Amino acid sequence: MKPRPTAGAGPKATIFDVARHASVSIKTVSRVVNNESNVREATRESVRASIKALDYRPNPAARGLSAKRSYVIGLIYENAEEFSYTKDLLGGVLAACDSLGYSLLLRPVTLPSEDLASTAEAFIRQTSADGIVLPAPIADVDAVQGVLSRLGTAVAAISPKRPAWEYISVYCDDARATYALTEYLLGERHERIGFIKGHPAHWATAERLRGYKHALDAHGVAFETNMVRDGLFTYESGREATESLLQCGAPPTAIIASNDEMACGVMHAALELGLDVPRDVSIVGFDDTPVASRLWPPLTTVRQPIHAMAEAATTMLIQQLRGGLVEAEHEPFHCEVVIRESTGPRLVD
Amino acid sequence: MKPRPTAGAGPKATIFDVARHASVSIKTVSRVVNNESNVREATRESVRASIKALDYRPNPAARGLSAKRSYVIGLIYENAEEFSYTKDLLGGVLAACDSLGYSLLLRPVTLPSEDLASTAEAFIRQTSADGIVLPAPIADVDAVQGVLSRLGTAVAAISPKRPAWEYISVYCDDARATYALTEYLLGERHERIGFIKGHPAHWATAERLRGYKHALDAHGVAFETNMVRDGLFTYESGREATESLLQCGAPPTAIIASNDEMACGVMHAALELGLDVPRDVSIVGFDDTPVASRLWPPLTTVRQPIHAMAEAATTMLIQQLRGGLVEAEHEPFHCEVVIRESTGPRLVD
DNA sequence: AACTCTACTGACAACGTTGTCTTTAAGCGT
DNA sequence: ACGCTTAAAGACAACGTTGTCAGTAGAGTT
Repeated sequence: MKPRPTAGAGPKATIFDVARHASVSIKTVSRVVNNESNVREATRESVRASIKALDYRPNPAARGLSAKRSYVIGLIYENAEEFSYTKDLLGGVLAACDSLGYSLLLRPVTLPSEDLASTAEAFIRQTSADGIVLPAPIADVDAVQGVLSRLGTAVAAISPKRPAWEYISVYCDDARATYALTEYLLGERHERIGFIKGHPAHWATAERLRGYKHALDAHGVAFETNMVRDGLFTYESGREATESLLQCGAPPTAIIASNDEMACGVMHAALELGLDVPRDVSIVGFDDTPVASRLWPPLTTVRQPIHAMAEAATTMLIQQLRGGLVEAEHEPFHCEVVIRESTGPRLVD
Repeated sequence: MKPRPTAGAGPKATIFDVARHASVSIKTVSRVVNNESNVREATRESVRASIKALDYRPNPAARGLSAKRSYVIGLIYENAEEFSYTKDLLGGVLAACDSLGYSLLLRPVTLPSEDLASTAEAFIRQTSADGIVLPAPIADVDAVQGVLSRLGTAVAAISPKRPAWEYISVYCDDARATYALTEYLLGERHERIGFIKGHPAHWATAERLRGYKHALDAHGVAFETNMVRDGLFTYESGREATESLLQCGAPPTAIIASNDEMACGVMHAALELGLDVPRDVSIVGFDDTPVASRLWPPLTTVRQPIHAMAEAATTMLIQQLRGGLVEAEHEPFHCEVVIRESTGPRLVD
């Protein structure tokens, strides 16, 4: 039936071997493998049996060559010192790729970067990735977006600043979580609550501030601008902001840092000033990194479902690649407040 | 000259376009791209110019299909909570792959795992990876080695227990570093130095203990077995070992933990017992994870050049794949002792 | 019984490289 | 100038899939 003189018992079965074994054409095997329609159920079963019997796995290279798709998803991420965010990101994207038969290729970048756009372009052209996952601040770089739309690469963004209709995006309810966190501190009778903002390039930065303000508002506590400091998500920026906060006339009795790394800086600054945590000052962070639970006292923080967000974004991306139209925006993911020992009630004189 | 009616100005240049542009055959272009011999220098230059002019990139799928190689390196790693080791590992492997034109595919595993061997086999068959990088404890699983040699996959191991002649391996000088660390503590007049061992499956565990013993020996301090405790590289095992160490009649004035995660446990246990670090007890770790510098006081530790080791191992692996014979074993990499504030001189009564 | 549809199935040409083998050009000694 | 040897270049068939288009059987319709 086939002109191919393949031996049959070789180390790697091809689609021809399966076709011969099941007495069908290679095209039918292809249809079964790709779950296409127009195959009778009996035939399908028989082919499936042959595939199993021969332990056949489609050759990705041949598939990619013929189908003009690479079955590759690219992930561009910030190669930061603190890597726990990236770990979950990677895990989630990888899980989705694995279960949907795609490969994942990585491109770490150091931010801020001048030529992010050309890096992205080179990456996509080299790998010929079918789709790209862009976490937080990278998706918001205009030049990158330009490259992507020019190349016609599908995109899924995680927590981008501007929700867009051109590509898939996922978010989590940062504002609500910060609201809950602030409310918890107010419940512990804190009235002067410091707030250290995150890096301005991140969507989450504005959201978290919004949640904080909103909670103060709802509980009739006046928002004071001198309780707020700028930060950059770095340890050093947390330290500096804290020194500044604690030097004002009426220092805060609790400090919210917009991530754990800055919360670390807050804690060290407080300890150096001879303060006791949480007796003199309560400290909270954001992200629940491994460091958070290793500090002394362990840090009250907010856990984001990064893994789930990354997995969802990637799944949606692949579904879009597979031709199905997909909702562009996933409903917000839920953040969880984790109370540990770095926070406690305000001491009333 | 070519029967191919390709348009020429399409979005993706193929080898045919380059061949036409340079007025040579596709085979000559192929030879230039792959740096093969038997091409006159003038021709080579001309082809290179055409490649640049058309921005030609070889199609990886076609290349893999034809050459029966995938140009893929697989990395199987432990998906641990503390991820900083993995971060550097990943970075090093990726750097080597990028610069040598290979792709990296990832397979995280949770240890201990029953069916590691079948996981590895499935991974290799799916990805048809040309070579595999195996970090610390995974390379030592016999069943995995069996699969790899049966499949004929090239291997590079990072810090395996048994140096082998069948595959590439890299090490670092753990014993020397631990010697230096112990010597430093002895220099601070510590005489009773506790030691918490790492996970028994790791080569480094034995090496670090060896360095410790050797240093005591060299300085005429008696080695006492009741200063040594078993550990598993986990926070909890560090805590438990410390509680046990500090309860003996003559407790140590310094404790060496075989990694930072355990050192964290040591520090928390000591703080809970009301001890001051480093006044009452000096603490050191191993690995220089991000946590080490965020603890209070910051942790004295040992920095391993994981990134460099991973990059070297991968480079050697790819060189072997390219046909060159390679030294199986790289000379040991150098670890650096990082002194921070968790250690100090012993208080003399 | 002939005719039309439609759900299946198959033949065959891409896809863009590299490997093998053949052919052409270039030295080189005499 | 003539062969002889070797370097350089080319022709063409793989490689293992999927896409396109052309059959081919049943089921339903008249």
